[in-house]
Amino acid sequence: MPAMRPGRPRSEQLHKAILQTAFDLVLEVGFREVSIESIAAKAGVGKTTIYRRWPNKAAVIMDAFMMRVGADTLFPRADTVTDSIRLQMRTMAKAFRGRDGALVKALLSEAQFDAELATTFRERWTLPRRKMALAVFHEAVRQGVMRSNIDLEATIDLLYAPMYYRLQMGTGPLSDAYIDGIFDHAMEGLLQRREVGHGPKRIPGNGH
Amino acid sequence: MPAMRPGRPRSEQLHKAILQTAFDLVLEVGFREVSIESIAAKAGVGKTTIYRRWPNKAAVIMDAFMMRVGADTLFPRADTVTDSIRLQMRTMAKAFRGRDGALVKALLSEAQFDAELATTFRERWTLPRRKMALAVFHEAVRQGVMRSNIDLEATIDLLYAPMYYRLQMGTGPLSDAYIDGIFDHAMEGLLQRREVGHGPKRIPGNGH
DNA sequence: ACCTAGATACGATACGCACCGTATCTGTTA
DNA sequence: TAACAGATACGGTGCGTATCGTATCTAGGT
Repeated sequence: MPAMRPGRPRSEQLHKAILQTAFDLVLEVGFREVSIESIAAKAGVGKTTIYRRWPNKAAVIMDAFMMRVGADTLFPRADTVTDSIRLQMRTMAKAFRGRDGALVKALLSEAQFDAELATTFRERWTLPRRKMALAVFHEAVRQGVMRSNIDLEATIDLLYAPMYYRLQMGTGPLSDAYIDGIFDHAMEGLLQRREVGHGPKRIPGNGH
Repeated sequence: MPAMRPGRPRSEQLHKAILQTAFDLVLEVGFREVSIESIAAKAGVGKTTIYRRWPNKAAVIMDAFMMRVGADTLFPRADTVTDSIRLQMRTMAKAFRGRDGALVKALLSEAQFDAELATTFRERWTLPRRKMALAVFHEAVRQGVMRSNIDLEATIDLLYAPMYYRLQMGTGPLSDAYIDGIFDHAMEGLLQRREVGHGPKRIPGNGH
């Protein structure tokens, strides 16, 4: 029910064109160099049309980002819970190595100077992914694979913070080998002492 | 040997005044709101004097930051290597909770848009601290407290990345309890299996 | 000892530039 | 009729550079 307000409706086509242009422009010249005016010029629309829909450039690019990658990098499920976690970490690392990583990096950094963007980023990117991870971790605890007396929020941080760290710090590559190392180091402490033998394991169809 | 070049020498007094003003201004109004012109005005110097010494605002603030906190948050030594690590993590977390954290957050974020600042930040902040941590970890391995077949670079990430993560994401407080949790979770995997009983331990003079 | 020449620092001011976010105008589309 | 659309103009801010006159240093001649 689009409520049918009076007057000329906003063009959905222009909406998409603006977001698409914004997305391309960020990857082409970088976040800082993009301006509302440059998006308007390249998309062939007036500045007014953009300002009617978004308050500033960060909001446009955040929307453009979510349109493209929002549905991606969801939590893939493997045969076991630990494999699911490892697979998801690799999937996210792969995304971080590509174009999505550049956008996450830019948006997260810009969010430090823009409280509203920070909230949007947290609610639309960070928290949904944490929630999915939490569900899998709960299942791992329920199955007795992971210890039950651990703080799952801190556990998420332990596994995923290193990815954001390398994404920003440039202290080393976000390779699968690195991700596996983080996973293994963390798991050796998180797994039940009875459950041993969780060395680096190949996931079928996800070859190194 | 200051080499005594011809011409009027630069005023060391003005140098300090500019950095001090920049530091104060960032904490007062925020990184984004600070401009070279506002620093010049508040410090009572000409813009020229600043541009002669630094290429942009980020470089000024980076220098101001290092002047104030460069020597702090070094690696304090406790009785045992593990206590040293835990103590250092708490010290850093404490710094991150205060004014230094605000500056680290701003500089790290700004560095994502400024390659030169990124290099400076890595070489003057990140790498020196990683190097100190590495030395302690090596000692821990030598003493047989930590396993010898682990990637120490990844180990640093595992312990310290969560601090930067919470600093930026705002998913929770950087409390000592949180830090202890990260430490304990990581250590339970890193410690030799024979060496047990490393629960949250009180460090004298660093009360909860 | 005194003076000059060259080099650099300093504050002040002005400049062109880019982009911001808003307002105003004329037309367009339900 | 009412809101959307593009175009254009506007004042504002900060950028980074250039220029100007003055101040402060070294080097070198007299």
